[in-house]
Amino acid sequence: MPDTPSRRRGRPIRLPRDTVVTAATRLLATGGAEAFSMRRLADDLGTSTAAIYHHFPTKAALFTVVLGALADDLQRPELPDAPRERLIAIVCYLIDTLDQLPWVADILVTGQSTGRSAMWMLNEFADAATELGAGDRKAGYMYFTVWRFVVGELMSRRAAQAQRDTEPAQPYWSDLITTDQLTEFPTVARLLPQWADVRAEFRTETAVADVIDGLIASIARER
Amino acid sequence: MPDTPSRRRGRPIRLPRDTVVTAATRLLATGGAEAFSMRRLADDLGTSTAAIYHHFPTKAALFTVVLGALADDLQRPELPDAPRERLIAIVCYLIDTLDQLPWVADILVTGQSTGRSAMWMLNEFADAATELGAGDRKAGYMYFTVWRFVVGELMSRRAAQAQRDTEPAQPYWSDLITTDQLTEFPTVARLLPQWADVRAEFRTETAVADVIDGLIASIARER
DNA sequence: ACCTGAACACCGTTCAAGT
DNA sequence: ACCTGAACACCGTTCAAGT
Repeated sequence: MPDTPSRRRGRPIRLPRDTVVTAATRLLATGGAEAFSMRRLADDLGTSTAAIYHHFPTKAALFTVVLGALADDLQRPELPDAPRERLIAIVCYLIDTLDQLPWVADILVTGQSTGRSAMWMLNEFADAATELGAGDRKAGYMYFTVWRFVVGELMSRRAAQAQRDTEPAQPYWSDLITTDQLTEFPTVARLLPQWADVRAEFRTETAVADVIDGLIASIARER
Repeated sequence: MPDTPSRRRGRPIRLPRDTVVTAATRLLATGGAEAFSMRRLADDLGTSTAAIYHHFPTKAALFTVVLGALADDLQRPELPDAPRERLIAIVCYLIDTLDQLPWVADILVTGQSTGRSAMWMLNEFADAATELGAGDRKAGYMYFTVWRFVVGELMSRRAAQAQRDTEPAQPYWSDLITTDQLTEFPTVARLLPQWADVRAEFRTETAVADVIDGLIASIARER
């Protein structure tokens, strides 16, 4: 072990990679993505920004590593035995976990999946899908479909949060509609008064269950 | 009509609001959101950036107006008669339309829905849902659920595009997995070789249909 | 009221130079 | 190899001042 960081010849490394990752994790956790900057991170670390670039080629690359590190120490939850309920539980767990990390939204747009660390989720998902009669390709398709819902749910929550932060004063669009619009679209007119309520009553779990049920039904149709 | 922009007393307005909106629309269309900046827009208009701020309080506000203007001259597509097929068609149309505007993703995160202009979509959607036996609240719930899928689909496409742009050299994570991971997650190991294919074969329409079917099934369950 | 010039307070990233 | 100081090329937004 000649090159272990702790047992190293010569001048010790001033800025170990892990130190950068943990500092970045903390900075993201406390201030969110918009409070994060390479300069602020460098200040926290007491180094120059260029020193960080020695370890990571771009800010996005650093973010990816941070996300991977966080995914590594995620504990696996208890999952139900019934495959349908197991699918629902995995998806809800995924949503809730990613929702704890408000800054992941910015990474999700960039791409770069978390990869290996969250592999057990994919494994559990595919197992449950298989138990329900899905072939390998079908299981993959189901995962892709569900992933789209997950991303959409996270974005919707972020948008709702942002709207609450900006100004609670400015009302939702459903409160701003004039009467001339209502005659053109009668069904919307009927829905409009209830809109805010329905929005508030939206339960993620219910929607996940309905999406999953639609996918399960498509398994039966195919065989 | 004393204050019509064209028939106006005194010095004419140098920078009408509409000019800013059209210029911003063009700049966004050609270069995307990342090429857009208030300075570049001001350059295109031959004005100072501060002049733009005289019309719009923030960049986000300008974007919202641009999106609204684009939504206004959206033509309504031919829709199928059967309510299930109509729902699927509306959702697919919505996805394809928003996908033409690569920069909307940045707005979607910020929040601010387009509002009145796309009202006919909501109206058609709610009508079709009602025909299928959904109550008002159920129709609203269905729209919210479907919207999440739409956002997720748009984000997924953006992410895929970004990955193609960055470097076609860097492979997808499914090509990078080492053998030690495979023993721990046998189902993933089985799926992995097919992963890229399944990803490529993903059909948005199919997924939309399955999600819609799940929601339709939940209508029957409730009554 | 409408607009300009110039600034404020930031960004991500690069690079010659030091040790 | 590892790191610093200083710069490059940008941002969104504000504000005193002009007409």
